[in-house]
Amino acid sequence: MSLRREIIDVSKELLLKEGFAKLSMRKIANRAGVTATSIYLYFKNKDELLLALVEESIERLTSALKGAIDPSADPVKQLEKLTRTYVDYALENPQEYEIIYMVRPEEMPKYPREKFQQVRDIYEMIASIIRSGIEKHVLDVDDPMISAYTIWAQLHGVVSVVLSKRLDTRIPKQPFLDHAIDQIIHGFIIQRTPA
Amino acid sequence: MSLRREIIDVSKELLLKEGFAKLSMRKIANRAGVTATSIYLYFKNKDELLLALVEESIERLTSALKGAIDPSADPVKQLEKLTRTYVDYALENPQEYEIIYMVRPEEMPKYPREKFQQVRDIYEMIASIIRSGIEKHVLDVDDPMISAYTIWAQLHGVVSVVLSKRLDTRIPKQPFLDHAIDQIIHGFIIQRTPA
Amino acid sequence: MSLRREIIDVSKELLLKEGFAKLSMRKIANRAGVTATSIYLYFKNKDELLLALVEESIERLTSALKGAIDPSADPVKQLEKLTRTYVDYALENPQEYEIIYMVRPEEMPKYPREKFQQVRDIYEMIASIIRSGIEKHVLDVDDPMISAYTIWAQLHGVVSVVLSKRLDTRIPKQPFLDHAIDQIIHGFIIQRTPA
Amino acid sequence: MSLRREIIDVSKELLLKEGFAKLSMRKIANRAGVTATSIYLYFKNKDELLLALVEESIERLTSALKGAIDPSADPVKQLEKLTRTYVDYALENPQEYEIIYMVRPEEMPKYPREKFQQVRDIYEMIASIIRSGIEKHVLDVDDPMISAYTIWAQLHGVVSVVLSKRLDTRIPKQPFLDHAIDQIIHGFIIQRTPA
DNA sequence: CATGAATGAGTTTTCATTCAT
DNA sequence: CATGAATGAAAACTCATTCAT
Repeated sequence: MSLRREIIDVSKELLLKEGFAKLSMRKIANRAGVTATSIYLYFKNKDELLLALVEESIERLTSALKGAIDPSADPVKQLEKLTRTYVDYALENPQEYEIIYMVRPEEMPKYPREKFQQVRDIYEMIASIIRSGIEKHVLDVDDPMISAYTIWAQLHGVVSVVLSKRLDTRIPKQPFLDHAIDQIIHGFIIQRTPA
Repeated sequence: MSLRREIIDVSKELLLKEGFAKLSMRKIANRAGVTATSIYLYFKNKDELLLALVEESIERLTSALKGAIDPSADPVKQLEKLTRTYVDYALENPQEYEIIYMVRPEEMPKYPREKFQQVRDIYEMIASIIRSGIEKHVLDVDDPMISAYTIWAQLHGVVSVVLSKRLDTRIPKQPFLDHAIDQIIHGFIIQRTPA
Repeated sequence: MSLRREIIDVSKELLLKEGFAKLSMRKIANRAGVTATSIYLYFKNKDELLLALVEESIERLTSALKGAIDPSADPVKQLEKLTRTYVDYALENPQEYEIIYMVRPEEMPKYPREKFQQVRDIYEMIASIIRSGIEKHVLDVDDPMISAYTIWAQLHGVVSVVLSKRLDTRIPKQPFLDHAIDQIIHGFIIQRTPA
Repeated sequence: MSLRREIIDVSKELLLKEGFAKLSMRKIANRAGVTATSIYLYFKNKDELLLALVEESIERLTSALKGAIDPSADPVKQLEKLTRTYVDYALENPQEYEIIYMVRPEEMPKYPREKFQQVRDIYEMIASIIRSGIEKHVLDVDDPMISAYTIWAQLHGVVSVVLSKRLDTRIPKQPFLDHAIDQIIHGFIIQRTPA
């Protein structure tokens, strides 16, 4: 495996395990079995490395979602599938998912704003499914973009509550997730389905 | 104003503006017009200061919510009111709200676990409204706790997407919020209202 | 008890338990139940406090020794008694004894050199016993001062090895002490006794 | 010279001159002409540096002593030689000698206990000479270990009194040393020589 | 007699980064 | 492609001390 890959993987691992504050170039280097200096052969500086992490994580999430869509299927089924995939991917790849939101724009003022908005692809996918549902008259929505954004925001809320380990211990994870997804997606569909 | 207050306020301000990683005792002290040493007269160490911030922020959010509840009102109205208050408070006091979730348990292993779970009060409030709705036969829900938790998670998702400045610039904030709240609360109510 | 007394006692205790490096005004104050500021009402600064500790400790050791001497007794018996008392006192009051040697002149350049030489009293006592032994023709010594100094140095070596906890665990303390004292004092007497 | 060497040497120098309490990483670095950070390239932290100092000092003393022993020689002569060497080495290398005893176990709780007991080698050497004297019937001793330990403790007393600059100015150093060594070693030998 | 509030200088340590090789 | 040596800046924290009360 290339050293660049190794550095990225190790960084993600450390970022998730010890948090943003404790992620240091030296620790990454140690874990990767190289000198800290070597990181600079592949990344201009720490910010660029972080940017690469975020970019890759967003990219992986979106491609996981893209792979889950079958454009020929029923839009409602597509939405269900996409939602499930979103939650499953996030919970199966917590390091990838958390990294996307861990690095806040405020802390990285040098970052090109657009990089942070690659997330757009995600709700664009939701939006286009909704639009195709409208076309096929199985959905009735005023503003597909706002609806898509809403669904995404709700999904993010549910997922992040679980990942942040703030899930109340008295509440069983799986039933909560099932219930929440049902609430989000069917709540949306039922309401928006033409009578 | 007492120096203790000043330190807390300045810290919240800096925490929101520059993020967790760049919050340093010296910067806080400078901004408060005192020596870094003086902070230690009021807080044992940085962790205790951060803990104080989180505690106060949680406390303020919950008391804002408590103040918004009228137990004699219709449970459905209560839910609507609480939801609105939640979102309004979060958007009007972004520093208070973000601080609650900014400090991750992983990064603060010394924090008493319970402190992080004071957030429970929030969805306990939602749950008890739901329970009273069940008693009054205006709501029909299997598990009030899971339902409350779901509503809270969705609210958090919506709010945090706005606050994290990841809101797509093409999407107007207020309509999005209206739509999202409507989706969350009415989606829940309609579905759960006895026929 | 006066606060001055309390401060001195607490300081000695801390000095022995945690060592010179960790002795701080605040810790002393805490342990004494007062503010650090209060110490300055009784001692000009930390150096003066340390000086007071050393002075008092030397004073107590010398007066313990003085109390053990019976000038009318046989000089040899006096030497035996004095030696025993020295070792016993040091082992029974380790904090007092160690403090005398813990504060090195190099670390306290401001100290009046003479303060450190109050220890002289100790071997002056030994010397005068030796001198009376010479007068009474029970001892035969070239230079009573050098002999006294030698005895004192040897005693200090034995005592400090025990107190510094560097005594080999395989060696039983009491037999070692008995043997050492015997070696020092009888070795001296036998050799120096006129034939 | 390597920087590691330089750091150790400078540290010993400063430790002896200003004492344990005033030894700081920055001062060491300044004196060595580097940044404080550089010290951490060679020593994990301050404790490890101090440990290295103690270790090296013990090692040098013991090897000086080992070099002075001629196993084929008469045990009594060996003892005389060893004693002389001990005192000479200590007085010629005061920084090396003092460092061995300057760091108290209490102040360095993290130190491996064994490190402090490398000093054992010293009196083991004395003990084995005594044992060979017993075998050759030129010495008669109950417990060679206790005897060795006693001799060592006395030597340490004499040396440390001189090095601590508490030697009375009225007492000439060399005569005192000669007298003390004579007292220690011949006092022992005469008493313990079979009739 | 004692304190509470504050400070300035200092401590050890960690970090991102550079540069010559 | 990779390193070893080094640095300057900054971090959290501690300390002795002062001063007004």
